[in-house]
Amino acid sequence: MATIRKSKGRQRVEMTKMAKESNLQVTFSKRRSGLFKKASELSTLCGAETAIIVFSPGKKVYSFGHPSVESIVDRFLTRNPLTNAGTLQLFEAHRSANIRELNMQLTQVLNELGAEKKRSEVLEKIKKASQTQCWWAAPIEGLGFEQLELLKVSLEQLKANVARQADNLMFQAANPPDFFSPNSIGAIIPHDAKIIGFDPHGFNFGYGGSLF
Amino acid sequence: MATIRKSKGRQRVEMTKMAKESNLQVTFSKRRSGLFKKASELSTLCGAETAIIVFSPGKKVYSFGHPSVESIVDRFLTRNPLTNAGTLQLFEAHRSANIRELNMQLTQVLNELGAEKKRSEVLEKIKKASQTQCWWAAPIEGLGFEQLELLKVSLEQLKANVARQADNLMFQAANPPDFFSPNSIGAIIPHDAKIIGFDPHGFNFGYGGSLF
DNA sequence: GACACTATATTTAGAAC
DNA sequence: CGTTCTAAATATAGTGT
Repeated sequence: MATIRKSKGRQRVEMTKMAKESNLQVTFSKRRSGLFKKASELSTLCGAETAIIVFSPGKKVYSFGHPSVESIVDRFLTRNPLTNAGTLQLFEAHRSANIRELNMQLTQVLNELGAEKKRSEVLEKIKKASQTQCWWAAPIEGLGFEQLELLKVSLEQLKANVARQADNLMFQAANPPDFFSPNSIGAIIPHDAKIIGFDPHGFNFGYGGSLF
Repeated sequence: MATIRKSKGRQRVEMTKMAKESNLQVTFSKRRSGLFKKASELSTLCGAETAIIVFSPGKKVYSFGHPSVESIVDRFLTRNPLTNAGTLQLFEAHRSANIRELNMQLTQVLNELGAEKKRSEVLEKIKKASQTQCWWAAPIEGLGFEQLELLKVSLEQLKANVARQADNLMFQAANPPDFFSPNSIGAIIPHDAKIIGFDPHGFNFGYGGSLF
């Protein structure tokens, strides 16, 4: 048998900055998601509150937070007597509060968006499959193996997505790259400025239905 | 020799809050250090900047940061290091229009998101039904491909909308008003660069002794 | 360029120190 | 609390789709 060694398996890697940019990118992506998963598990298993902020070498920002990055960061900063004094400091503090508020909302919204986007991708796959053939209208025996596989994968992804969200709406997913750039622009809110369209009740957004 | 079972080895654990306090505590300790190690590796391997803040169930705080928690958090909260009160006024004045715009867009996105939420509830029900029956034989059909298509289109619009907003804001970020030069970014750091307990390993284990 | 796979490298649950 | 040990569970490097 010409045994084809499909994989050399996981290889040990030097703990120094990776040379190849291509490898670095994929490794960054993999490890980042692994890191967030670990954080998520730490939170659920131990009831800890965890926040992670990562700036990629490309300066994109990714974050994870349970229950939210903002609340944890806020608490962290509060516990740290920042060396400061003066009116400017007070002003900055007030401004920071606004920034945090906006950031929190943006974070929430964009996390929701990310989830919806993923869901739409799943739907896209289903749709694609259905375009090829109306498998869903035909008896299961008529399904090609390929379609069954696709269906299975789609269902698994859908299930995973829904489960993750329904499980705990507070859990943060990675922010889409670039998403925080806007903050630096719009984050400064004049005192009279208000975020419009939000639910006065507080945490939930004001688009009528509940998040879940 | 009867039974000297040295170890049952690692056991699978339910992903829910651990019941036994004793186990929870040791697990927290182990996983926290594992998490920090992962973060450290991500930083060195990929040249990323990473910050982690963890509050134990006992409210003690632990943190990791490379190069420092503070610098990363600061960058997360407000990307553009604001300078002095004088420019702040002008800055805010010129930005208020953008803020209004941002708020409008945010509101719109939220509304669309809300609509998607409701639609996704339908999918949720379908998924649920699938757990017990051959959903592919009827429910999907009942929902109608038309609805799926509608959902897809809506999501695409939403996505485009957000992308447009991001692009718009990024453009503004890259092309600030003339009185606010781009290279002001990074010019002045709001607060001192105090680094909290950054040790050779890049770990900072909170401010106190005991965990709980 | 995001995912799937497979062989290893790591992590860590459980128990004892 | 942090460490150590063992064995099983995960994570993931390299590769292919």
